[in-house]
Amino acid sequence: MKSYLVNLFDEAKNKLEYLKEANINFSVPNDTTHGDYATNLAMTLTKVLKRNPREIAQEIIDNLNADPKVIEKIEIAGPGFLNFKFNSEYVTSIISEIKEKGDLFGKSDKYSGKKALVEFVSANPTGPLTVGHGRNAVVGDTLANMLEWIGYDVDREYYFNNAGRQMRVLGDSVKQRYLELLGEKIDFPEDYYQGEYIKDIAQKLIDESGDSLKEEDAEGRFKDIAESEIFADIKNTLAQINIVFDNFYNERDLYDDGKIDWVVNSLKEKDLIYEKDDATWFRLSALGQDQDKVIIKSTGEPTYRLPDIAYHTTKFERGYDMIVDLFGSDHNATYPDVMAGFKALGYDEEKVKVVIHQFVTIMEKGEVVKMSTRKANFITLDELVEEVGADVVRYFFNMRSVSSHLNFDIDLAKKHSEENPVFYLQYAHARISSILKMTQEQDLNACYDNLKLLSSDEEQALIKKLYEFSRSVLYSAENFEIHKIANYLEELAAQFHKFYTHCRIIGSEKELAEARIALCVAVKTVVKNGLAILGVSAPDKM
RNA sequence: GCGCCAGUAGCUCAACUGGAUAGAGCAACGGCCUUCUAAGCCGUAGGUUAGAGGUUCGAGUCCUCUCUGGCGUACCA
Repeated sequence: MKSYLVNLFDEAKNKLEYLKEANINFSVPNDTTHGDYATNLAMTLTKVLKRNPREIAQEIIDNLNADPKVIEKIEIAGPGFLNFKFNSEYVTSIISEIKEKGDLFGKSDKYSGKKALVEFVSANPTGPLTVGHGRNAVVGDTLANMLEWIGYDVDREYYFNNAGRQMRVLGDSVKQRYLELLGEKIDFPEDYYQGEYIKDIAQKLIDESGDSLKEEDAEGRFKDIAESEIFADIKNTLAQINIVFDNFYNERDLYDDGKIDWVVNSLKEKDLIYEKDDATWFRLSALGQDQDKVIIKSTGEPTYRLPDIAYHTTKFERGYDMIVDLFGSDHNATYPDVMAGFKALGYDEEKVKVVIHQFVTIMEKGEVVKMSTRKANFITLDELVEEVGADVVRYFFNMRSVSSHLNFDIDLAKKHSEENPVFYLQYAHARISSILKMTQEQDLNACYDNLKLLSSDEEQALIKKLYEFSRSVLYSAENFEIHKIANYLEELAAQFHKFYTHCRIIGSEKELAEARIALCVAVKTVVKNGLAILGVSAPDKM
């Protein structure tokens, strides 16, 4: 419908000179009595033309060559809106289109041929994923899905660091627990990893190797085994919520292949590096920032900035057209440094899209739960999935704008999980599946020849909702606003439930019944496709 | 102090990117199944969009200031 309007106005540009310069927007009015689409065009032209908006509106109408079979009427309303009411028979044509495209309906080839990298989760292997990581994981995977739907060839990447202080502490934490389980008296430091999972790993070592590891270096065997165990656990958790990475990028590779040295030398050549207090500093003040920052500590170890800059240069060199970095708001001060780094090295920062999601606040028994991996008072993603299920977890994180803080009330999620809106969507899908099965038994099948019979308010409203899907996917993907898909699906499901309450199938005239079945098939397809983007299952039974 | 994000119904959140009477779910109350899924539908009630200015035909949306909350502001990541 919208593209018809766009073409209509393109034609009119030949007659009305001022339309060529105008920015023409169409929107769906909240109030259905205002028609199917509306434009504020005449109002925006008031200033340019210095004329009455309603007068301009009339002139535009006089110059639109609309086919009455497509557009039933055009009205001027309020201060100067142009309202378009489409012919109901024309509106139904989308049902056939959805039938033809099936699982592909809603996809776009706008960005086909382009490669995108989405980096997310990227938690170091020091412990199980928490609920906080869960938001990052789900949002990242859904973003990747959406980019695929608009044509991108997407790689999902997990960046990690298995060296440095954190990992040394991890290795020694396991070793201490190992010795403790063997009966030795130990003094477990407060700043070591306190979680039960450390003891589990130690126990596993005893089961496999007895006490033969007593003399092993904490940074050797203990660290390695801890890393591999924890990574296996992380991958398992991710798999449970349908997330599979294409690539795990180890920070160490950046040292092994000389990337780190190359970055240091290149920055040095540009006089962006200097030594002070035994440390190496990055001259960010020369790049428009307030102060310089350390990139190599006096101990000789780099800060996160250096490897992160090096890592990003590999992203460019691997040929991605768009590079998406997703992280929590606790990192919001770090990316400008990294950005400045690769920009100084001559890479195009426009390709990098930084998406920051706000924190998840965990509420339990009416209180905010403060969490830290180190202190082990966190709630793991695993536990959450076990409690409420993968679909609820995915939907919960997908239904909110990334820039909003998210309150996750554990008790509510556990107790009232059946009241979660995800069930509302899944129910719509299951309901249609059931209807189709039942009607088939009555020898009624979808028929696309008499769609014009779908003329009631409920039917027309539902069909028009179907038009918004493709646009919603495109908008969500281009703007990284994942929650729009969930919002759209809720509206679609509501419209469907409304339709179904008013419009019976069995008992209606055969032509009408079969047209309604065709509509049900179309709705089912769109709900299923939408849930697929969100990574939520579309059950046939509930 | 400074930077980023937010503040909309009792609670959790929407609002088509500046449009027409600000909408859903939960919670409350009242209706609707002898036939296709009632995990549903319909109705009632609930609002000075944190506050004050400004921009314009028009502001929840943009600008300025104030207040409140979250996250940062490291030789942690």
